[in-house]
Amino acid sequence: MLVHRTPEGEAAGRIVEAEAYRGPLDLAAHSSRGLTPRTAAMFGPPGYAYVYLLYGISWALNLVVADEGEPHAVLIRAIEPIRGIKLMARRRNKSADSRDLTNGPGKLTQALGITGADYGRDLCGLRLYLEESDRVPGRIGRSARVNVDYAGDWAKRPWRFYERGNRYVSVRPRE
DNA sequence: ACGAAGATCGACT
DNA sequence: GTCGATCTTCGTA
Repeated sequence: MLVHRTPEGEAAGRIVEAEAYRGPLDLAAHSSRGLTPRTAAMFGPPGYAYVYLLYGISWALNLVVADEGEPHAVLIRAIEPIRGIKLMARRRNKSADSRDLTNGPGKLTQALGITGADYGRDLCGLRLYLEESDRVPGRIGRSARVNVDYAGDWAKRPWRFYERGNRYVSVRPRE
């Protein structure tokens, strides 16, 4: 579960889709282009948020996961709304039962109220953190990552993971 | 200072 | 399925 608490209230969802980015070797990872102001958080210690603006439109959330100096991160691509669903629906201007609420990296950040202000956020703090879900997970599928064709052979690596059959998974797998 | 390229979304057909 | 929106980041000069 991914949980975000703001003055507006709490919103939380089960992570049902994620992708691994293994810089600096992985050419699909932003960190493959080196340490810049934008990618600095990825080069830092694990347990912090790497947030970036996508296409000038949407925010995307990554969890920094490897030791300091190892710029690896996990992109959260979809969640299944569990708590604060009405708040998410209001933020998204969608109905509470719409799968459009959180079925994409830019949609779930909007639903949870995550923006660039959360860059570098401590994931073990009180505001943005992970929590054990009490639900039994379904079967996990894997596939190539989405929209990283520019990365050559790295684009083919099956480093996208999702819960099979979950309606909040963003893109239907090709296989 | 300029320009190109996005780890996407939403509207539309 | 296609297509335009929108703006930060970073390489280059």
